[in-house]
Amino acid sequence: MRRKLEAAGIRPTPQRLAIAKLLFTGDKHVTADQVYDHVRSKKLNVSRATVYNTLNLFTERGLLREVYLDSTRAFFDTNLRPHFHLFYVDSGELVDVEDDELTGFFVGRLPQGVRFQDLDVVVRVYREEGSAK
Amino acid sequence: MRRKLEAAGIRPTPQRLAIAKLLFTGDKHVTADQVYDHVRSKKLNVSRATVYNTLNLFTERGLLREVYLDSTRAFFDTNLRPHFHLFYVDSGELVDVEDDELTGFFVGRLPQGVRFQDLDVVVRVYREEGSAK
DNA sequence: GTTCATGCAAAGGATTTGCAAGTTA
DNA sequence: TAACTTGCAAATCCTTTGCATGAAC
Repeated sequence: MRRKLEAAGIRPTPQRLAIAKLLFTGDKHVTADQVYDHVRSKKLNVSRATVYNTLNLFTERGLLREVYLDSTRAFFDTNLRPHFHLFYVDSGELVDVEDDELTGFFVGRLPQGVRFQDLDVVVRVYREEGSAK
Repeated sequence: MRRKLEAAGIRPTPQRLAIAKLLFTGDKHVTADQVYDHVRSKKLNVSRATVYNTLNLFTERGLLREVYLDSTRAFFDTNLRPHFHLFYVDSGELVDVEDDELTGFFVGRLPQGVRFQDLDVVVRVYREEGSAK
């Protein structure tokens, strides 16, 4: 973990390591508040300002991506591979669907002279009646 | 315009009509603030609260869709046809690209038992060097 | 010893709310 | 008249900032 931060040119302070440990264990979608609560529950002294600083720094350095799900809060996504999001409107769950054709679909539809940077897809869905979770 | 609101079960007050007139003339992407400034410039007495109330009401009744472009403000989109968004990161422009295959692409990729509700796509792009605007 | 990071509290910006007064059907 | 809308100001939520203290190289 320490290595990962150093590789990104980030000083591995205890706060950053704690946040990195939470984030970079499997794919995660988190809000700043969830991160704050988590590190607090570990009895770590971390301020909200530091949580925001850290999430923004990680994002800047390419370790995270921000996802805009709704206008009330920002989500950070640790999955950097091409994928889209399934947002279950009933349960609030957010699930990744990886797809190799995703980027190509849109790149193939860009006007002349326009370069692709990145892509956000949120598909709002719900479970059919009687469908098991 | 009056008809459109009534059809959606919305009382056509002067404030709502003014906002509707701005919105439903061609496809638009607007923020609450842009709406507020616009109606103000028309010398109409409209409060911010009413702008927000109205935009939320229109959205609820299916006359608008909210687009989440970044976490600093909400955009409202009057284009209800299947389309995705091209966001020019350099100029801040937001452009619609209509596409009949869009919905199908994602519906075909949903897991068993999951029903499609709707879809948001933002493709962040920029213009190539030397490419004319 | 600098430079960088942290924590706190205050500031900021967007949006919502409570409520009294005014409108609409 | 009864139900709904408006405007105002205050409140709320999330996020950022300023700055003094403390840690890292």
